[in-house]
Amino acid sequence: MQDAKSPNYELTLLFSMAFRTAIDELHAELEQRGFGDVRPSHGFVFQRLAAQGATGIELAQHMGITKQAASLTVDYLEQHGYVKREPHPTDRRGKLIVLTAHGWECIRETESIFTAIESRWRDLLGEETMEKMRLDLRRIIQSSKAANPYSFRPPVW
Amino acid sequence: MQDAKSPNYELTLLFSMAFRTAIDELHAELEQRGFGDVRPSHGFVFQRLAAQGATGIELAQHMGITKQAASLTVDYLEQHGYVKREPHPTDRRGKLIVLTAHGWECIRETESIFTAIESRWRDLLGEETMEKMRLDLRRIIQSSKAANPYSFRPPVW
DNA sequence: TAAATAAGTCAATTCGCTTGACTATAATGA
DNA sequence: TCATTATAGTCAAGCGAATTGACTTATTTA
Repeated sequence: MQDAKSPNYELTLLFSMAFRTAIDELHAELEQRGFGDVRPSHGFVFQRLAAQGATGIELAQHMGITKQAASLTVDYLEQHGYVKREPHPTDRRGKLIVLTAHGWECIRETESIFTAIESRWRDLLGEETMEKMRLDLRRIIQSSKAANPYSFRPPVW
Repeated sequence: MQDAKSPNYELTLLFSMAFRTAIDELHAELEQRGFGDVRPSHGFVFQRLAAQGATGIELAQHMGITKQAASLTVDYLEQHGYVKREPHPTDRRGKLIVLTAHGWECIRETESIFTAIESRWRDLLGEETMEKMRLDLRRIIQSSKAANPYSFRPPVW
């Protein structure tokens, strides 16, 4: 083993901690603003729905889970008023899942909270450092041997 | 919504992706080296056990789960030969969970794989950038409003 | 030394997800 | 054209990793 303060995998841990720090703060704030019933993955769903909605299968692919699991998530979000299922405009097998007004509110709050978080980081590190970190992180991710290098996949544990 | 290429939460996503990239590569490599039966969280267990072992409750606290859940994890790792339960030297209620030789091997392989990953990043970005990123990330994490700022907690999703 | 606390296990349950089977609709091709 | 194949979604059963609650045994405290 190496020095406990700086083992060779510290950077990897720091990535996870930084992510979790931001997500924890986001959801603590969301709860205070009346959105205590959304999980981190739901934000990822909303992001996909924002543009023009999505079918269940598109959502499942986006989330990296089965269509059945995605459907359960949609059930939950529908029951909590964040999304609704509409008949698909061109495919009568399918349904189009779209955000409700409440869903849009949640997105706007999320945007505002993330803006606050990143602007705090910006105050701390400076604009230049933030931008460089963004680029460096992209390079790290792209350098991975993994099949699909620059698509978001949820954290594993 | 903002520009899809650079929304204000991109950095947060990048943290998660970088973490996942490294963890995926670690476990792909571990599998090739005969450690296909360990999950990401197990590495976090090993890290805690390495110093001097731990009791079930200490492990549970480290992992952020209940002692019952931790006990199940220990069952699994014991059955797969990574750890063993010994009578606690001073407390006859407790047991001391310690790494076996196989567990130590897994730690050494993990160290070696992380060293390779981070050295690849170092080739990509340079030593100076890596060190700055490390420090900047620590500052970001420490700046968090969360209760326990600089302790690792597993990713949420 | 009785009462409160702590370590660990057993049992039942929950939660988020999976696989498998199915219906309804759509696309394909001899 | 219409039989075949593929696709969207749902229902049902089950699984894995966690939870809560109840309990035994040992330790600490008042």
